[in-house]
Amino acid sequence: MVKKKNTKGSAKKEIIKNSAAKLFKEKGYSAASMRELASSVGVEAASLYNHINSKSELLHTICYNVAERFISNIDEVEKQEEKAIVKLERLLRFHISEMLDHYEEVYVSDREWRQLDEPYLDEYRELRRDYRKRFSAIIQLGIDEKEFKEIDSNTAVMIFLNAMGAIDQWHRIVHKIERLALEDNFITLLLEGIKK
Amino acid sequence: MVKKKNTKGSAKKEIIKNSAAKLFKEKGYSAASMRELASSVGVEAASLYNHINSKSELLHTICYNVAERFISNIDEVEKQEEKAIVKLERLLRFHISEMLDHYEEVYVSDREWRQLDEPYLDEYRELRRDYRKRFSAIIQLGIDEKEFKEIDSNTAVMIFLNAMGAIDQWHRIVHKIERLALEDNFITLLLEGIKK
DNA sequence: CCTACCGATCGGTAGG
DNA sequence: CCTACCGATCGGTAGG
Repeated sequence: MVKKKNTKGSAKKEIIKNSAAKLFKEKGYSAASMRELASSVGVEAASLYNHINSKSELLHTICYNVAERFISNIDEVEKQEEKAIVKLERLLRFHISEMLDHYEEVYVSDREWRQLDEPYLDEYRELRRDYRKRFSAIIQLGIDEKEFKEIDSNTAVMIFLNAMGAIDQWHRIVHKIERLALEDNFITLLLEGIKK
Repeated sequence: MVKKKNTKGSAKKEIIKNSAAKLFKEKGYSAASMRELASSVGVEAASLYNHINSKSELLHTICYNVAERFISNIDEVEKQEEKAIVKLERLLRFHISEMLDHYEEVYVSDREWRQLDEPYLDEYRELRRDYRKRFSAIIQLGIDEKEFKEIDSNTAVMIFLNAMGAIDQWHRIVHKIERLALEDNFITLLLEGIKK
């Protein structure tokens, strides 16, 4: 009895979280109302609060879930003894597959994190900065080892990270090109540009 | 007397528009309130309406001003009889200089245009689609002429356009690198990747 | 899970 | 340009 209740409860929570990601993606966090979210889930607004605590908690969950996956991936990449080009390719391929598999969440975390409340806003800003720094260090390594051109590593990181947003359109045009072909287009365009 | 009033009036309007762009950029259009905007301009909220008609009009003005400049630039680029690589470089350099010279406006137009009201929302979506199509045609030309690698031209456009958002950081870190160096970093990374 | 409702805040107007 | 105020809508709660 208790078990059944819990299972049912967290399944509903999952549905709410996914609907929220979709809604926040389409309208933006601030413009999306809890009443819209409720109606997309099929209940009244008040009923949402049996499963979640607040609107801001939903955004928090989305943003931190995404951050956790990216951080644990770069942890692994750093550990491996590989050339910079291999590390860079792993970072990019991971990012692409995250965009393909958790599209709405990654999109929302990237564009709506500024709507987080303090102290999470500051903390999240720090997490992002930290990720960029570590990404930048990998590129700098490639420059020092003469694998890469002598570009500004911070600029390169930002170009790479922003370019990932391009996967947005892939979803909109309903998979006109294959997933693997898409990935290869990205790798070609972005990796060939940095190679010496 | 009339002339003075008009001059003064539109100067104030300009101040409001610029403050709005900055505010919309920092908090997002929906999360930004007219009371905040008023206080950043130094008046009460009600006083704003002596110079503007509505909040949505501000967003509309910002978005359409930017669109107009981008469209008239691609008009010119298309007219010129040049190789695809030259055309592409012009598109990118124009985009970079727009990001540097009209930072907040371009940023807002790119990330907040979804908050436009109908019928402008639909129209703006169409303008963006049209720009991407024309951009894509230029890249396809380069592929057909064997100047570029055989990548998917639509994907390439999205990568280029999204990559431009990277200039965001340049403003935040207060010009750690020179404007020209920044531009060259972009061109190197993005153009070298597509060249055959 | 719903009905009923709360205080706060929103964009915007009236009137001076 | 301000004070005073509007109806609408927001996130969220009480109580069943």
